[in-house]
Amino acid sequence: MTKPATAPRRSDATKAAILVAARERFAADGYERATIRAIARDANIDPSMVMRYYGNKEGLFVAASAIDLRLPQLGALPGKHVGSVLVAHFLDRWENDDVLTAMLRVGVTNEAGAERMRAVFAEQIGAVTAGVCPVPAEAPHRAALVAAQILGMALTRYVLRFGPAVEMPRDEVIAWLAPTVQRYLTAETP
Amino acid sequence: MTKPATAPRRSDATKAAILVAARERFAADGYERATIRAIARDANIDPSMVMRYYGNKEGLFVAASAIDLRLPQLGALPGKHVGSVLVAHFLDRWENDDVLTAMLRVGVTNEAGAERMRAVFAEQIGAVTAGVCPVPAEAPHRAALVAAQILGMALTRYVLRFGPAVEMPRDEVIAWLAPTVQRYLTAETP
DNA sequence: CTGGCATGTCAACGGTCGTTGGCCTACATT
DNA sequence: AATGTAGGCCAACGACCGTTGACATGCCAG
Repeated sequence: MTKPATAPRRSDATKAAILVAARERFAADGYERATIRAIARDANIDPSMVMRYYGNKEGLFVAASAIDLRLPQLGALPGKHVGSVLVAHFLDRWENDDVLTAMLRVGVTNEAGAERMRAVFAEQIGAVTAGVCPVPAEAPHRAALVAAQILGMALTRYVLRFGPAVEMPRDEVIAWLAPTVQRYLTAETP
Repeated sequence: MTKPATAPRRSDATKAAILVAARERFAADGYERATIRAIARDANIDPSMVMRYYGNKEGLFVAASAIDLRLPQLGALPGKHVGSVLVAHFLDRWENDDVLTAMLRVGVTNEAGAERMRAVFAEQIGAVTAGVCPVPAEAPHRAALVAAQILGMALTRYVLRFGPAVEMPRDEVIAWLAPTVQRYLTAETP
């Protein structure tokens, strides 16, 4: 039962190499400046291969930006530590997954990227907030506040690279942001 | 003494029109997709005029993105309201000045834009934090935290346009963010 | 009136991009 | 071994970009 339904094709490695290169380029350069030619060069293949396997540039971006935030199930955790767990989790994800930076860089100047980002955050963060915030109807609301704080730190630390935000040790970032996220999730509406 | 040293030239109106169009385009499209041709079309002139007056595209961006956050002097204000005053001020600025959105959109995919943004926030927010945070040496530190929260909200509300972040009334945004900013500015280090 | 400078238009250059179609090669099946 | 097909390369197209230089027009000083 572990065997795939279809035999692995020889081109699978090429497709995967294209995706890896695409993620790096989108993360580093954003949508416009990440050219198909550069991505193909990184993957050591011809640009026309990208078209064959992904149709066009937007199809490539869609394929390269499948995102799973891998948010933990917070329901069973001690309610008071939700903030720090979430912040720590996002720092890890951001430092180990080019896709998140790519999504952020692309979403800012590309409507399709922005739409993808809205969907990811609404679904995945929304699902978490729905489980922990006092009034379930406010979940999207709370999710937006959390997203603003998390994305703001990702922006300053990993994209814009403000000196102080980059140099701040991981523990310190968590110590400062955790109470904020905690409050956005669980506090009574002010 | 109110007269300028040089007589106003007839081209001043054109130069200004170019800047207005450039700010709108950079704010709406980011650096790459904001083409000189489109900016010139908006300003009802020939693209070569842009080159004549601003040298090249980067020169145009530099001229179009002179930023003054107009941060109030907080020293004389009641220390406890600093957070809400700052948040309210930034919401106003962001809703009434294309340059801020332009800076954000450009800074994410353009190194020169990022550098400009780092300078603006370090100088202007840093100056404010230096006046109100308990340990002056921590001012850049605190400024980075404030910037992360403010930029995160600007990103979700004005650029990515997350539904809940857009629909949240202004007062509510202030009520939620003010305590956060207040804490980043004045709390003891956690 | 006339010359010179500021203002603006027009056409084109070289370059890069996304994208396409034809051609070659190597493997798997028969 | 023959052959069909998937995988891959190459050259080119048309579009658009930033940028340039030649040329027309208006304005003002002499």
